[in-house]
Amino acid sequence: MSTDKKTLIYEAVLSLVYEHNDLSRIKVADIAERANIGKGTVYEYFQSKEQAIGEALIYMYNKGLESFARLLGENRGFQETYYTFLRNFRVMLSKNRHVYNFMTMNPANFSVHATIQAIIHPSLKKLKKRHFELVEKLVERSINEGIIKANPQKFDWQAVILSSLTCIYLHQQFPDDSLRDEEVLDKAYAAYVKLLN
Amino acid sequence: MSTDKKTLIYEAVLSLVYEHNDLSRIKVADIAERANIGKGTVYEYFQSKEQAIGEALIYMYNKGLESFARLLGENRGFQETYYTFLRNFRVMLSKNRHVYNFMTMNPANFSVHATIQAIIHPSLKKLKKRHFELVEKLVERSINEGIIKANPQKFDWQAVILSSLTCIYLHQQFPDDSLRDEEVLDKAYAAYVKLLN
Amino acid sequence: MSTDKKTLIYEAVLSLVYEHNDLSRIKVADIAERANIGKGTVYEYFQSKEQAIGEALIYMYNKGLESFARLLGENRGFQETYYTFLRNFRVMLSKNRHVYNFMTMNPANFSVHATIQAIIHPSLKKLKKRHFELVEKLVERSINEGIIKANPQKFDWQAVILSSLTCIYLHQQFPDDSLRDEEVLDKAYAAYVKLLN
Amino acid sequence: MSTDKKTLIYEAVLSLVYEHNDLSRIKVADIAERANIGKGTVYEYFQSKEQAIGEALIYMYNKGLESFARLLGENRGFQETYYTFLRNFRVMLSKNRHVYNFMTMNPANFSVHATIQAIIHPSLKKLKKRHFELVEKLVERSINEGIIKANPQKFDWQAVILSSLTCIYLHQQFPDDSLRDEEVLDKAYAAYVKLLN
DNA sequence: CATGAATGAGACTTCATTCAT
DNA sequence: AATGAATGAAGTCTCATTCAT
Repeated sequence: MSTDKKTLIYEAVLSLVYEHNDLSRIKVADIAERANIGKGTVYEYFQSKEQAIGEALIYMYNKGLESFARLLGENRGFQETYYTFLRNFRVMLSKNRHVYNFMTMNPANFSVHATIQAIIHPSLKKLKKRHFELVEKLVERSINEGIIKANPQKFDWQAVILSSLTCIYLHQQFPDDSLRDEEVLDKAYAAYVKLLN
Repeated sequence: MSTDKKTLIYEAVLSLVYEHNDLSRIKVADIAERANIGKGTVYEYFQSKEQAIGEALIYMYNKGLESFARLLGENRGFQETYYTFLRNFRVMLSKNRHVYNFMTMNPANFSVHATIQAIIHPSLKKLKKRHFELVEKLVERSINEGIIKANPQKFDWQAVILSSLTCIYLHQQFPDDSLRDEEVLDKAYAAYVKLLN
Repeated sequence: MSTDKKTLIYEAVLSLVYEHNDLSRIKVADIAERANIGKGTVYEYFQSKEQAIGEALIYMYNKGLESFARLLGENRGFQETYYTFLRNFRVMLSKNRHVYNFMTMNPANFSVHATIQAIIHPSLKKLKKRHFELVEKLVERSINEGIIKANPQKFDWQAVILSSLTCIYLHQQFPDDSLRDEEVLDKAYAAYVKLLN
Repeated sequence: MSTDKKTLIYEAVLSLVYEHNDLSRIKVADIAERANIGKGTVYEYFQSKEQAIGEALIYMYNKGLESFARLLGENRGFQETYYTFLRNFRVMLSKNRHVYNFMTMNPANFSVHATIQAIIHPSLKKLKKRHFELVEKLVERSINEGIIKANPQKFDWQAVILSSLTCIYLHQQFPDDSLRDEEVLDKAYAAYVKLLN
C-alpha cells in the first residue's frame, strides 16, 4: 500500500536525520538504501528529496504530538503528566537532537534549506497550533488542580514550558554528575510551580 | 595585511551565515563575491570552505564574548548589566539566528557538518569555558549585591540564564502584541530573582 | 552489461593514451567523450580518473600478454615464433609508444603519477610474473630446438630479448632508409643466436 | 648574473624531475621553493613552466654529453673508456631515471606534454647529432684498436650501444643477486665485441 | 630585479533526477 | 509499480600566471 511505502521512507529519512547535524548531507541514495528500495522509487512517492525530508519531519512532529495527546488523554494528575511529558521529551531528545527544535516550536532554528522550509510551512503552522492547544490543556489541568493560580499570561506559561524543556536539554548536553536525571525533573516541576504563582 | 584579509573573509562568511539556515548551502563563489575577492583567494587563507566557515563562526562567537566581557568590565550594577546582556542578545539574535546556538552553548544543535564540527571543536571548547566563566561572574555579581542567595547550584543558574535567553528568543519568534520588548526583560529578570532564591 | 561498459571505457582511455605522452593530460571529459558516455558514468565504474587509467593500462598489458600466449600456443618453430613476436611488438609500438614500457617490463619508466602506480602495482606484479614465464617458454623452445646452448643465464636471455625489442624500437624511432624492416628482424634474430651461444 | 640564476632554476627543476615520474606534476611553486626564489622570478627567466622544464632537460642532456666528451678527450683505451661510459650511465640512472630516455635518444618515450616537446625539439635535434658523433668516435676508437672489425653498419653499432645501456638499466630495475655490478659491465662489453665482429 | 598576493580558468567529483526496462 | 544505470549541472579546489610594490 502506498501509505505504507511512504511511512517506510519517512522512517528511513528519520533514521538518517538522527545521524546528521546537517540535513543537506542526506543523500537520496542513503534514503533508498535505508528503506531497502531503489532510488527511483523515492521519486514515485515524493517530488523531490526535499519533499521527502520535509514530510518526514512533519511526520516526526506529528507522532510526537500524538504521543503528547495520548498522554493527556490518560487523564492522570498534572504532576505525573508533567513528569511523563518531560521524560518523553528526554527519550526523544536522546534519539534525535532535532526534536528540540520542534518541541520549542522553532523552525527558524531548524537548519534546513529554504526549499524544505517552504514545503513544511503550511503543515507546520497547523501542527504548531495543535501543539499550543495541547500545551494549553496541560496548563489548564494544573490550574484546575489548584497547583498554579488561574489565568497566567500566555507568554508566561509558554516561557516556563520552554524553560523546562531547556533544563532537560541542558542536562543532556552538559551532564552534571552531581545531579541525577530525576532531580532535573524535580527542578523543572518546581520552577513551573514557582514561576506561575 | 593578511589578518585584515582573513577578517574580511570572516565578515563575508558571516553575512552569508545570517542569510542561510543551512550552512552547507554557502558556496565558495558566494563568499568570494561578498568579499570582493577571487575564489582562489579564499584558499590562500583557508584550507577549505569548511575551515573558512568554521573559523568565521569562532570569530563571531569570540566577538560576542568580547562584547559580553566588555559589558561586565563596565562594573555597572547587576540589574542594569543583566538587562543590557539580554538586550545585546536580542540585537544579535535579530541579525543572526545562529547566535542562539552559541549563546546556549549548544554545538550539537548547530547544524554544521562533521568537518566543520571537527575544525571548530578545539577553539569552541576554550570559548565555552570562557563563556561559563563570564556568566559565573555575572551571577556572582548578583550574589554580592544580595539579589539572590549565596551559592546557588551551578545547574540552577545555568538553567535560569538559558531560560532568560529563551524568553527573548520566544518573544522574537512569536511576537505577542500584548507584550512590549521591555516587559519581556522584566519577566526574565523577575524569573532570575525568583528561581535563585 | 557492466563488464562491457568497463571495456568501453578502457578502450576510450587507451585511444587517449595512444595520443598522449603525458598521461596526466588525459581529462575525464575526454574519456567520457571518446566513450560516448556522460562524465558521471565514468565514476559509476571507477573510483577516480587514475583508477580508470590504471586499470586501462593493465587491460592493455593483459591483452598484449594474451596475444603473446596465443602465439606461443600455436607451437610453431622458434625462429618463426620469434619473428612474429617481434613483428607483433612493432605493430603495437606503431599504435602506442607506451607499449615499450610494458614490454620492457619497466614501470619506473612509465611516467604515471604515484596514484596510478599504486593502483596498478598489485596487478602489474602478477602480469610481470606471467610475462617472464612466457618469455622463458620462448627461450626454452630455442633450447629444445638446439638453436642456443642449454641453460643460459637468466640475465643473459633477458638482456637479449630486451635488446631485440630495442632494435625494433630504434629502427622505428630513427628510420634508416638503407635498412628494411625485415632486415632488422634478421639482425635481432642473429643477435639472439650469437649472444646466447 | 642572469646565467647563474637560470642555472639555479635548472638545478631546482632537475632535482624535482628526479623525484617525479610524471613531469606535469611539477609545480612552479615547487621550483621556486627549491631554488629559494619567488614564484614570479621564474617568469623573469622563462616564458612558462614548460619552457623552464624543457630547458632544464636540455641542460641535463647537455651536461651528460659534455661529461661524455670529456671522457673521450682523456684518450684512454677503448675498453676502459667503454666501462667508464657505462659506469657513468649507471650513476646518472640511479639519480634520475629520465636519463635513460635521453641516453637512448628517445624523446617520444619521454612523457612530457606536447608543449615541452615543441620547446626542446630544436635543441634536442642538435644534441642528438652531437650525441651520435660522440658515440661514433667511441666506436671508431674500438676499430682503431682492432677490437672490432672495420666499418660496422651504423644501425649495428647503435643497437649494440643501446643494448649495453639496456643491460645496465635491466640490472638496476631487476637486481639479480647472483650478478655483481661489474659482471654486468663485462657482459655488456663482451656483447659489444661479439656482435660487432 | 625580485616578489608573492591575487586571480580565475579549468579539472575533478558528487549526486539529484530521469527514464528505459 | 519498481528499479538503478546514466546523466550533467553545479560545486570544490588547484595552480600557472600576472602585476603592483
